[in-house]
Amino acid sequence: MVDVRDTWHPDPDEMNLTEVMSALSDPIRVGLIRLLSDGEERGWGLLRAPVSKSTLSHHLRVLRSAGLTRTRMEGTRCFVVLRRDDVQSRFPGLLDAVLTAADNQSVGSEVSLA
Amino acid sequence: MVDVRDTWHPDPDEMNLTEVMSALSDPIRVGLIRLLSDGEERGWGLLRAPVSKSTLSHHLRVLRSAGLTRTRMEGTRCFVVLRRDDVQSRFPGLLDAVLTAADNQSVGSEVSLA
DNA sequence: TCCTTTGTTCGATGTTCGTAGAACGTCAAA
DNA sequence: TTTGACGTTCTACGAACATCGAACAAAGGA
Repeated sequence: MVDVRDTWHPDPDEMNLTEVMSALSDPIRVGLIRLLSDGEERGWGLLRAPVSKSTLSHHLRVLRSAGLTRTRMEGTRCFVVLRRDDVQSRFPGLLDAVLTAADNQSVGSEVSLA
Repeated sequence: MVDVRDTWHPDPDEMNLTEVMSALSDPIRVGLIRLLSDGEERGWGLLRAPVSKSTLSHHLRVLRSAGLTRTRMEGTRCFVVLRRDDVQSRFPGLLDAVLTAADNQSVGSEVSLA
């Protein structure tokens, strides 16, 4: 059984403002975006968040289906990267503003690496 | 009986990113912000949204307690204004980015004036 | 061929949210 | 004083959400 959600990513034109804002309304998801803000691709195994495996999977799906991240499979492992340029082209300035504000307020600091 | 929620507005330092993002995750609230984006103070009676009176009151309270708008009473009438400078000082670039994106996508166009 | 690792999916649960209607308080006008 | 306009609050309800554990699927190793 093929699940569309596994591989689908929205094009920049398909990204929805309300969905993106909603995706960025959760501290854990903001923390994940902050970790990825340097543009590096990261394996899920490196992501440390105070939630269960299934909840983390859920949050990463929300980010992906909003268009904020891109997920790539390699064997049984997943790698995720921030779609910074795509988001910038669709919503100029939005991601930078959120990242700046999140840094200032330490939003999502419960999420870490390694 | 005094209700704190009637008059309380957060200082810029008290504004919370997650709360602001959440407040801007609803199309009707984004529409209200768009209407107020010219900086003019507007009476509630001028706001036209496809929701009931109580629901509109709820949305305006969410915007107010997030710090996005300021509400002033005058007799039995209410006036609301966008706190553009306060939001800009706390979250530089955020409001502009959201307004630009909302205009491009016509988010909240179901809200109108008069 | 098993077993481990990795991530998804499926209930289940408790919470929050958007919504509406009814009741209330307040102020102004008739 | 009575009536009407205006906005808030209370209550209720369904939908959506965050969370978890368990079951599942796929890919490599032992």
